[in-house]
Amino acid sequence: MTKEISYKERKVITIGVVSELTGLSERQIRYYEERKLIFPERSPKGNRKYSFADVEQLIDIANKREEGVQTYEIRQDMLKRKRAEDEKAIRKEMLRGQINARFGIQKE
Amino acid sequence: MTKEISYKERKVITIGVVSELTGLSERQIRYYEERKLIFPERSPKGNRKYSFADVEQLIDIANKREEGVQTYEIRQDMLKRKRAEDEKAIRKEMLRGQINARFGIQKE
DNA sequence: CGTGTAAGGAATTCTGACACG
DNA sequence: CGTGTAAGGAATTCTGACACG
Repeated sequence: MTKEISYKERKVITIGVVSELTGLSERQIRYYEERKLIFPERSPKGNRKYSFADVEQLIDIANKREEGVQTYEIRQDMLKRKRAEDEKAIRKEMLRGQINARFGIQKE
Repeated sequence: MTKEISYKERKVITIGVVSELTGLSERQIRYYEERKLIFPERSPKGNRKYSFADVEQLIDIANKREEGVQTYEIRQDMLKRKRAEDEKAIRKEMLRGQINARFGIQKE
């Protein structure tokens, strides 16, 4: 079960490029990170690095902000969605467990 | 016929990150551009921007170089492959033309 | 709360050139 | 030919802070 990271998830884009891609100011992008809406990685010397997925996330955030949604609410929605995802993953895991219990453990 | 550019093709990666990703020095990366092996775009202020496809291309180049292949030869191979691609595309186009001629022009 | 801005410093990138082999 | 490096300058990014509302 190798953890291959797709082009979409690889964190390789600098904040300047993200700013161009999203139309957001660097200030805004950094602020959304402070509000825990986005989680860039850091290069060896501390520069932020974003993925295409992050860019799309930021575009969603920008749209919500334009509608007047506050960062706090956006974060709550994100957490809610995250929880739903996690539960789905757990149900899937449990189902697999039952199948294995009845029909034996299979190599994947 | 919209020209959507995939994550793989979007030129968004700076030379420093490409250097990390490929293990090549920035000097080498710029030199391969000079030898027309790689074609980054430029940001508004002149900074090179690469795609994931470029990164993979550079890794191929690095492997060839390790085998002792010269940049000139690598370029010749690239051009040869490019020509084969183009001809394939042309044959496909001609076939479409014949189909249209017999069965009428269809909207795509 | 969300964003702009000036501040100072550190890291990045660029080009053209000299070096070596 | 392919790559390293020092050089000088311009652009990028970072953080912490003050401002406004």
